[in-house]
Amino acid sequence: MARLLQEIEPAPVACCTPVVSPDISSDQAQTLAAIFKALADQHRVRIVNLLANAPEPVCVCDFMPQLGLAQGTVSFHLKKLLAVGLLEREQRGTWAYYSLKRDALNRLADVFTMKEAVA
Amino acid sequence: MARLLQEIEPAPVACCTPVVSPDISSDQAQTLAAIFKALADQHRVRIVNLLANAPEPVCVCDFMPQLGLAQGTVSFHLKKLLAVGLLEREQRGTWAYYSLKRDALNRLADVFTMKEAVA
DNA sequence: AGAGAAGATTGACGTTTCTCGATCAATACT
DNA sequence: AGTATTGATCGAGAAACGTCAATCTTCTCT
Repeated sequence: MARLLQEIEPAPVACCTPVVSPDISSDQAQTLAAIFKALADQHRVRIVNLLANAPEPVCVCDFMPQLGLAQGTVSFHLKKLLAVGLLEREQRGTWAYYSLKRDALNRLADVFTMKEAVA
Repeated sequence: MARLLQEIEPAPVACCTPVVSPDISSDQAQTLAAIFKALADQHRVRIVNLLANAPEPVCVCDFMPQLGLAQGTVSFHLKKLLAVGLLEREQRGTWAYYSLKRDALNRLADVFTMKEAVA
């Protein structure tokens, strides 16, 4: 379980050493904290939720009315989620579409899963 | 607790891919964000990790050397985790012992659990 | 009652975060 | 070329956060 952190890219990617794995290092704690920090805002939680329910990538212009935030602020939040590898960005002409990285989310669920044996 | 991820539903497609309707409310988003906020710090992640591996409740005095923080700061962090229901506090004489609320962690894991729909 | 010890709380200070309006870069359409 | 339009970035101000030293508060033991 603790090896999940080692196999990630040099770039920040969502995932993770389980919070329940034995003796995580300061670095690992920091990586995990960074991911939680990205989720530690009500607007970003809603973004993730909206994307989770969306069958396809969502355009930035759709987030603004949903969240009631200025365009620059929406970009700010999307960037935070992107930075930790929770989201994916795709450019289509003038528009930017964002989608959830489902596997990152799944690995995040494992972070909280308690296991007795680590084989 | 609010379920973050729901089953994927087909949504009408317009100019910019409208977002689906079954969102979580602002209140629910705020509640979730508060929990993530409690975990959005490397020291608090380590506290949870240490508690997850401890067979018994842990004394405050044990956290200080582990985290390398002043006593007041440790209390500050423990209070944050306590406030969102992740920890439990038990007074034993002069000492205060903290332990993890395992069920709270398990429910947190469910927040990320994806019910995959057939695309 | 008085002395000690553990831990919670307070006050102060520097850092980070969120927000908006404004600007900039890139793409699309006349 | 010229003009919109989308979205990223910048600058600034307000609020929230993390930290420590100092100060309670509570409990224990003489």
